[in-house]
Amino acid sequence: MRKRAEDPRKPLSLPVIHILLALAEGARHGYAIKQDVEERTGGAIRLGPGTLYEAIQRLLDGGLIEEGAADDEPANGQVAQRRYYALTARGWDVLREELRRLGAILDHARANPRLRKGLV
Amino acid sequence: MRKRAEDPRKPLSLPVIHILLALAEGARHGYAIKQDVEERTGGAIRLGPGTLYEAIQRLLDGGLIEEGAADDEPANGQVAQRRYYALTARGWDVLREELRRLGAILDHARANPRLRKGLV
DNA sequence: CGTATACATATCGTCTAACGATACGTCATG
DNA sequence: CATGACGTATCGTTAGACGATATGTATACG
Repeated sequence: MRKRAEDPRKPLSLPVIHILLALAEGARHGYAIKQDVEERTGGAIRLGPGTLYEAIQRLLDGGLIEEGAADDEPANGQVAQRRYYALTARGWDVLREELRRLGAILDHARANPRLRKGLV
Repeated sequence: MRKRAEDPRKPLSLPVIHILLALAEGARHGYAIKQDVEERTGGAIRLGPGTLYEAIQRLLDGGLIEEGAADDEPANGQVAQRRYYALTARGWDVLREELRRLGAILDHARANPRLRKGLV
């Protein structure tokens, strides 16, 4: 009993959350995820190829995402050897669960006067 | 130029955020932080001694926390060999910055109808 | 009194994942 | 035809998470 495909209870890492969040907007290929995340975070999160594709592989193994067709499939024959990914039902669930966790952190932080000052 | 004490731009890990969050409520010693985090997260985040004390050491090195006296110093002579920690000014800033980042993630997620459903 | 248990800190070894470098390939531009 | 953006993949290094283990103190219990 060495391999445990995925323990749903274990919180996701920040890079993974961002990848999932990008895919929550629609099916995307790796490079598009990278651009999406960098743009959205204003460059704060910068996904290198290692982080990106290794994370994608792990997410595939864990059944949180799956390879498939693009949402906005261009009539283009073959632009390049792109691989499109989309969230699975499980992926949606896990992402929502993770966001709920982050929400709880923020709620807790906002209950602290010393922290609220800087937090809208 | 190998050692960079701390790059303020680099996002913190979840365990570290939780530790900082516990200290945002007042000075605490390691074991109290552990209990605090476990209780607050309903057991979802469980800090083992390795994670905990190694993170504390890194935070000390980075100047985000400092060793000091307890808030609620008991009149007790010496309960045990406890080490109390508190956030530094820099620690408060970094934590607020980090929470702002998490807030941005949540705002973005809430803009997605498919994600809003599960997120209050 | 002795021992079990909760409290408290510290270190070590292992393993996962982040990260940057590198590589390979396609496509458009000049 | 070379340069650079696009796109995927793998490798080596390193940081950090994690559990096991060690050590010690205070306290409850029989």
